[in-house]
Amino acid sequence: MVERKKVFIGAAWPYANGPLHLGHIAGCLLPADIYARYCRLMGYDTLFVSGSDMHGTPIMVTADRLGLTPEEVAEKNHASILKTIEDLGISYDLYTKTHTEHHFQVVQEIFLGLLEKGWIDRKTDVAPYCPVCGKFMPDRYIEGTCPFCKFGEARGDQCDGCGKVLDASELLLPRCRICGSSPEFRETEHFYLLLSKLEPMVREFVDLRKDEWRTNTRNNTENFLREGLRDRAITRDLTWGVPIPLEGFEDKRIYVWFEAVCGYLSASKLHSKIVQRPGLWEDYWKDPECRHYYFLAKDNIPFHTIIWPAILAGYGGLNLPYDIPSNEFLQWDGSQFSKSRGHGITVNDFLEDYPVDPLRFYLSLNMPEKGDSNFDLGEFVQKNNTELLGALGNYLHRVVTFIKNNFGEVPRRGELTPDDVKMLTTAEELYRSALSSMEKVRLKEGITILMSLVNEGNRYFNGQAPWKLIKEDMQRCSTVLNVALSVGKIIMYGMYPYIPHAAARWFAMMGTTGPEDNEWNEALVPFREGMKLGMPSPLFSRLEVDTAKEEQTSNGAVKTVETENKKEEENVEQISFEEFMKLDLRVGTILSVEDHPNADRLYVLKVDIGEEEPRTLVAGLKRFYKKEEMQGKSTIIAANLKPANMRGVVSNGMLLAAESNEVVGLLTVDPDRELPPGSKIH
RNA sequence: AGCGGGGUGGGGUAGCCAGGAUAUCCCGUCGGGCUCAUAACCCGAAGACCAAUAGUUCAAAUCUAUUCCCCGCUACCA
Repeated sequence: MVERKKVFIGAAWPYANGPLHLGHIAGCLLPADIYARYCRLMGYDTLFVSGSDMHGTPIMVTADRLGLTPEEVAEKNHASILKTIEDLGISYDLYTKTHTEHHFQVVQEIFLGLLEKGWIDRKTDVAPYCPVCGKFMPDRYIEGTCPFCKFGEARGDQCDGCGKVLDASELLLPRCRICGSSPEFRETEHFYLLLSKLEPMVREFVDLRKDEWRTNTRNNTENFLREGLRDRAITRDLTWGVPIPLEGFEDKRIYVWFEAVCGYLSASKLHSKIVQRPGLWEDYWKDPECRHYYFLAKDNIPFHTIIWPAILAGYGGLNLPYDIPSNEFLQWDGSQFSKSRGHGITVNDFLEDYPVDPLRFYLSLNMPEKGDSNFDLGEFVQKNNTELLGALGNYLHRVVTFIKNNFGEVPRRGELTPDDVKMLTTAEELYRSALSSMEKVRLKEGITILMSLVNEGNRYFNGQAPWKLIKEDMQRCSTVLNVALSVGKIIMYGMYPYIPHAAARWFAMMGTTGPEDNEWNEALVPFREGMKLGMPSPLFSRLEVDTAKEEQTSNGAVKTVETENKKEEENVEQISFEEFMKLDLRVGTILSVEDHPNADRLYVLKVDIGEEEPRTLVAGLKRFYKKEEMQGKSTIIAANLKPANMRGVVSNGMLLAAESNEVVGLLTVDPDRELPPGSKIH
C-alpha cells in the first residue's frame, strides 16, 4: 500500500494584542484552512495548527495603558480570536497559545539544544539601565547625542539626524526618555542566535526550495540573505515571556521572534498529548516525506524562510519548511487595515452582519495572493448576489427543486447523449483541474475554475430545457436531471474547502453526509438512483449593503482594545488658562514649500512669523496638500514647540491643522482682516 | 531614501515565472432567448494601441533595459 502523503500546515500566529480583522483572515487563516480541508479531502495525513502569540513589548504597553496585566490582555484577545476562528470554521487540529507551561518547555528544550550545539552563545554587553525606573531600557526608550553628527536627539538604535544605525552605548549624553535621568551602563548577559554560523545551512535550504515559492517570498528572502545574516540577540531584559532555563537569568526572557515560531512544534506536540498519542507529532516532524506549509502575510516572511529554518536546522532532526505561501495585504477602503487608526473591521463585527460562507467565498475570490487587494463591501454584496447566489446557489437550487417537485428522488440515468457525456467529461476535467490548482496552493485559481464549471452546468441545463422534456420525454428528462445533479455534486465537492458550511448543508439536503476525508473521488460517483431527497431550501440569501452600518464601519468603528482606550483619552482633561497660555500660537505666512529630501510624506516649509529669519518647519501634509495650495497661506503656528528633527531636517514649530476621517485642513487666518505674520493668538 | 508588490476595455480582475494565432472572468451598457430556479439562468454586441520608450525574437501583455505612476513595509507623518 502506498503510504499516505503527509502534510503539516501552520498558519502564522496572530498577535494577541487585539481581535482579528479581515486582513488576518484573508492573509493566513482562510488560505491555510482551505488548504487543510483540501488536503484532508485528498486523503493526506494532515496536521493543522496555530495559536496566539501572547508575549512581547506591545502587549505590555497595552496592558500598562489599560491598567491590566499582560496576561489579562493576551487572554482577553485570545478568547476573542478563538471565537472568530470558530465562527469562521477554521478547521485547526489545535489552536493554542504561547503562554503555557507546555510551550515554555518546548521552547526551552530547543533553546538548550541550540546552546549545547553551539548555535547559541552568550555575550556580555553593556546596556543602558535606568536607575530611577529600575530597569534596563529598550533601545527606543533612550536618547542622546549622536556620536557622528552630534544631533541631540538620536535614539538608542538609530540617529534621525544622519540616519546611522547606532548602538545605545555609543550615544553621548544619554538619557531615559521616560524620566529623563541619565542611565547607567550596566553589564548584562544575553543569548545570541548565531545566524552567521547558521547561514550556510539556511542558504542551502533556500536554494533548494525557492524555485517553487511565490515571487514575494523568494525575493524577500534572497534580499535578506544577500546582506548576510547577523547574529541576533534572542533574549531581552523583560519579565513577560518565556523564561530562560538557566540560573542567573531570572529577569530575562526569550524574545518573541525566537519563541513564537517554536509554537509550530510545541502546538504539534501538545496536539499529540491531547489526542493521547504521544509520539504522533514525530510523524509530521521527523518523517522527511512530510511537507510543511506555512501560511502568512508578507511581513512575516523572513521569520519563516530564514530564522525558523535556521533554528530547525541548528537543532537538527526536524523537518524544514516545504512551501511558504505568503500573501500580500488585504486593504479596507483603499488603505491598510490598522488597529491603531481604527481603520477596518473586525471579523467578529463583520460576522454579526453577514454570514460566514459569503465572506469565505468573497475572500477566496479576492485573496491577496499576488498583490494587495481591496475589501469592498459593495463588491462583497455584489459577488454574493451574482456569483455565489445567482450562479452557484441558483444552479443547485433549480436542479434540486425541479427533481424534488417532479421525482422526489434521484432520477434514473438512461442512455447518455453526446451532450450529456460532454457535460460529465467537462465536469470531471474541471474538477481535477481545480484540485490540481489547490494542490499548488493556487486557491484563487481553484475557485475560479469551479465557478466556470457552475457556468457550464447552467448552460447545460438551459440547453437541455428539462421543463420541456418533462412534457415530451420523461425518460430523457430523468437522464438530464441525473446528469445535472451529478454535476452539482462534483461542484460541491470542489467548493467544500472554500465554503464548507454551505457544502455540508447541501449534502444534508441530499440526504447524505458531506465530503469526508479521503473522499475526493466520491465526487465523480453519481448519487444512488432512487435516493430520496430532503426538502430543498436555498443555500444562500440575497444580501444588501446596510448603508448605516457601512457608514459606521468605514468611519473606523473597529472595536479594539486600542479604540476602547482611545475613548478614555477623548475625555479631555481640563486645563487652566495659564496652562493654555503656555502655548505660543502665532500667525505664520508660508513662504515656500519643498519636498523633504529624505522622506516621502513630509514637506519642508519656510514660514514667516515676524522674525528676521523665516522658520523652518517640517509638516506631514504631503498627502493632503499640493505645494501650490499651501504657498502664501496665512496659518496658525505653534511657535514655542521644542524643535524636533524629522528625518534629518529640524522643525522649529508646528502647523495647526484639523483632521477628521483622513480629511485634513489647515487652520487659516481670516483673510478679510489685516493680521501680519507673528500676530499673537489668544 | 531602502525593500517588496503592482499598472490589462467604464470599474474590479485573470493571463506574465515555463513567449505563439479571436487577451479571461465579474459588474456596468446595448440587443435577444428562456420561464425550471432566490427578477435568478442562457445567447449575442459594443468597448483594451495589455503604463511609456528602446531592445531580444519568425513571434512579446508575457523576456531584457530604462523611465513614469500607484500601493504597502521600514522611517516618519510637528
